[in-house]
Amino acid sequence: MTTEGKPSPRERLLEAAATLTYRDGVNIGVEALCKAAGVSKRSMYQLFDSKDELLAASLRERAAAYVATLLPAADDGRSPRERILHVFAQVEAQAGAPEFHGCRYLAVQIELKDQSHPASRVAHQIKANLTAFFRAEAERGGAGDPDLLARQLSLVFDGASARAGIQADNLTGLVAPTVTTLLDAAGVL
Amino acid sequence: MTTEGKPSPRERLLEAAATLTYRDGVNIGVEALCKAAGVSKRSMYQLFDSKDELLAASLRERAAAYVATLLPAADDGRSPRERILHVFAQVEAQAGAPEFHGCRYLAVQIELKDQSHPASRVAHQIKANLTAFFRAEAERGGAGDPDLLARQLSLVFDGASARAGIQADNLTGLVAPTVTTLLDAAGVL
DNA sequence: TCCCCAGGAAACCGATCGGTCTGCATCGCG
DNA sequence: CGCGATGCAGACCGATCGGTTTCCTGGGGA
Repeated sequence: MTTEGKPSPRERLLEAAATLTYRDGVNIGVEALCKAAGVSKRSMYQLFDSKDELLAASLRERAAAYVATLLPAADDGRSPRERILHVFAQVEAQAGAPEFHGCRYLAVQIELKDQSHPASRVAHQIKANLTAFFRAEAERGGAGDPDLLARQLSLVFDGASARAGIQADNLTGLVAPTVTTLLDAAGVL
Repeated sequence: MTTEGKPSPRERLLEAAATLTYRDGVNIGVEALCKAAGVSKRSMYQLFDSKDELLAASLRERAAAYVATLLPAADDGRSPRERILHVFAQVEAQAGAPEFHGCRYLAVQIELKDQSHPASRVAHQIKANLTAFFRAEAERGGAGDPDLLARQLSLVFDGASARAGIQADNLTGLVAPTVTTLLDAAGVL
């Protein structure tokens, strides 16, 4: 959709920041980011106020694509139950990829500790959006306690991606039964 | 129990490493660790081969105390269901503490990325031990699929402590119902 | 009293951090 | 052709990293 003859320096920086901080952590050096993006430090500091802001922008501008891969289409005609299960099927699929290291938004918050860090705020918001999606579907699906179910699903989401990320579990045959159990208990058809 | 007239330099280093890396992350400097422990760098490098080994030893030697606070006594006469719920009650209690920042073993693995790092190996083992405890209790409790239930409980454990650690959720009224639902579905009385 | 040495303080090492700045090559445009 | 804007390469800054080494003090044994 977006006309992309060739990515701008800004886009290349955002892409490099997303890739390298995900693979190596937020302590990756500015020099490495710029080299990977093919952009000089001079240009980077004209486009962004600081490394922190670059990281925050990187997370923020990937959010749309992230939810697009994770969430079902806004109105795909499927039931809330199916739409919720779709999200977890995506997680399980992503976890199978060789370069999967868990949810990047969770990782950033854990690595930064400081929740007032701009990137941490962005990550926090994205997590809140996912919980809101779950809550909306829970309500539509007639859950007895939509708030509770949404929090449970978020908990499973983060637990699953974290454990897959640290290779404590490969999620096979784990996520779907767990989510199904919670949906059943909540009365979501 | 342990005779502790005054902690040895080694013990002070392990304690400082545990405290500071938990609060500030694994990238805390060696100098800060030594200053907090009241030990010179010279002595530290006589006691430990490297900062990485200090960190690994810190996690390893805290493991016993950690499981002691988390798990019920080996043979307390309670049912498997109660013993499992005890673990999660402990998590919820810890999450209420002001200085709680999530499970340190999960955090270390996420921060280090490299799963071959000595500290990451220690953390991995401790997580495996917790899953083994869940599996043993699941078997004792007559779970239909003890392996599945153990993985589900580990998933909830990590999800809950991670989300509490990043302040995405305060766990109130969340963990107990979730675990209860999973135990019920698995047929654990 | 003298000696010895364990161990703390801190200098030092090369590398790297986030961030700034200079130098130069390349470009569009009149 | 000349000119100014752009932007990469990389030197440079002070601070800090993990790790090593030097210096010196204080206390215990002969």
